[in-house]
Amino acid sequence: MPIVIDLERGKKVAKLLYNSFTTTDIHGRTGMPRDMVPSSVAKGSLGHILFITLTISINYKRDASSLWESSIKTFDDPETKYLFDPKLLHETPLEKIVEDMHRYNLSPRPEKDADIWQRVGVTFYEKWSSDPRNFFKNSNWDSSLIVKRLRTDTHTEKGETAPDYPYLRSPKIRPLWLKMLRDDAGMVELRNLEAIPILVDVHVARATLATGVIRGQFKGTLDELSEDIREAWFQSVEGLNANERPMIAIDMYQPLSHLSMHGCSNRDEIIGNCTAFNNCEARDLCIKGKIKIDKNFVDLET
DNA sequence: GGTTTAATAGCGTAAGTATC
DNA sequence: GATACTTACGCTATTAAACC
Repeated sequence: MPIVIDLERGKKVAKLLYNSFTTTDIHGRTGMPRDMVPSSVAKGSLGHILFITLTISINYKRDASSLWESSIKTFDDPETKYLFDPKLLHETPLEKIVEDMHRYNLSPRPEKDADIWQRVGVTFYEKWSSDPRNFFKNSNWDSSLIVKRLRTDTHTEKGETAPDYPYLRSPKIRPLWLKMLRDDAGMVELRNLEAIPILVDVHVARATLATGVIRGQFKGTLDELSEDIREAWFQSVEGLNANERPMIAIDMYQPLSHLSMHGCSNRDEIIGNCTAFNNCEARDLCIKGKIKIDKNFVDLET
């Protein structure tokens, strides 16, 4: 039997996981809680946009909740608030930025994180009058174009071309950033977010297979399977709602990641028994069988 | 522009060490 | 002897750089 893409099941999984992720949690982990906004910033203001933009730029290999907590403290302290002002990031020496980012543990990797932070800020200062919305306007508010430009836009630094948006340009962070700007900062002008495919990494793949949204017999590379996974989520979310707006494929990235990271990765690879089963939000949709994802190779018998 | 490679942080685990 | 703490190491996930 070749693989099947079960959209009915996909819709059930999408509803269930999105709901768990936004209202309670998945295996004890949630995304950025709704109240995680500095007390001294108005929702949707330029300050709020820069807060989200700079913070998510260093959301790499670390605990998300503690990152946002540290960033809020940094924003609410008058002495470190300048770190969210692109013009002041441009004027401040890197050593001081390193020191001030360290005050509330905003930078577990002090040199590297400060470097990313300053560069992203300075790009918005130099190219977009310190306002990311000017970048979006210049891209016709088209999310597909914005995502492309995040990857390709460069500047010259010490005679060499360097990316304008380090880390913010990574495949995983880009869609997350735009989604947060729309959902949390209320940036409704952003168009075509629904056209951005879900990033398929090992977690998204594992959770998609373990919930049986894609099942059957398959042996091959993850790349070969990825197109089916992207398509499965494009179609599964069709017609569903997410907090009074249509659900889109990238809404599923974090819920699926969390399910896999804290749940499905405990599965027995051959039979599919899972030590996290009894406490799993998705146990009613979990299927047994072989799911082996090794490097880029997938071995599926479900 | 896309693909492969090298580098690196975080995590879990196991072994070693200290303390009660 | 049991428990708590420390260190080392290998594995995974992810990025930038190098390469075609």
